[in-house]
Amino acid sequence: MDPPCVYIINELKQGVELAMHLKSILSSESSSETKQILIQEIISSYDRAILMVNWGDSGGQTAPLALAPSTLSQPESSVSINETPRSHDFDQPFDNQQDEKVSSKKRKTMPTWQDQIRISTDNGLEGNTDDGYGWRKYGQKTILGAKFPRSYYRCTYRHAQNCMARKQVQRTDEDPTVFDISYKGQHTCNPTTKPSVQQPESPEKHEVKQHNYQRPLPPKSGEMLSNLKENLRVNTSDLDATSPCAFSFPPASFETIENYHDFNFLQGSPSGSNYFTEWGNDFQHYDDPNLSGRISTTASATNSPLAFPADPQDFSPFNNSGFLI
DNA sequence: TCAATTTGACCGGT
DNA sequence: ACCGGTCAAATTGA
Repeated sequence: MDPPCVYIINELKQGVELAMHLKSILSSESSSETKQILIQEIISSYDRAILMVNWGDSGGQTAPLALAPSTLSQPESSVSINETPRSHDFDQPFDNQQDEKVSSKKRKTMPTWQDQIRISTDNGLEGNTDDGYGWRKYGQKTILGAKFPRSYYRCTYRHAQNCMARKQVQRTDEDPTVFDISYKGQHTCNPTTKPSVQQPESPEKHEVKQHNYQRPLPPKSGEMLSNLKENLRVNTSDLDATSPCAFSFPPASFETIENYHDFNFLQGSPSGSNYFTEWGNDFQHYDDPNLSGRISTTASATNSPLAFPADPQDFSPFNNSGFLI
């Protein structure tokens, strides 16, 4: 991160200002349109900053797209980035390679998860944790000390496209409607090759996303929003600010920006306006009950190998990042 | 019939 | 030996 340092700072500052402006507006009586515009600008601003950081830092790494979906921001709290205990996996782009080599059921090393987010849904369905990617469940385990079992998912296109992205979902003990989701690996599946199916991660949920589900690809910002309609509240916490491209989120909806510490990034084209409808006021309220929910993500991804695509276009959909300001 | 989920077994790290 | 993560056969569903 060198060249664009100044620009990055400017973008971030702008984001902060916009967020603050939005904050004041949220409490006032402004049109939802105005709010949406502000939100979009904030998102765009942060996205640009992220891109800059990324480019400056990884110099056009060809890494696949981002991965971990997560968008988040904690509504009335602050966003922080930190490193999760489990992020050590720097074997880079893919810790997966191991998996491939060792075809049978063996693991050379314990998987380390890169990003962790917390999503809370109103209806408590795991389905609402969908992040827009196609996931296939491959296991479930009871975890010592945890009330609820942990579910393991891999990319639906793992075999078809050799995409080794994985994630695990676990309902929290404290609040059954809240899920801790950890991601590992990057999605390398090619959006252009439409796989036959795009599965939601879990059966239940998916009536919800059907409408905007035409993709096997990383969700585009708009889609993401749709996908996350259900998740209204996003909390990002513990994101490591020290690492520039710490992590990328798939675009999603975000909620209130209580202060500039709280924010979510949404990438670019938010076509969907509904997503923000109740934004900032009543997160849990949606037209479609099934979609309502809130996401509180605790993203911790620092140091993660997550790299952004060299091509801004590829980059788009999912990159949202949280920084500790 | 095919794809996704379930679930017990297996593997490797601690 | 225990535990978390993954595999893969069996089951389920569209």
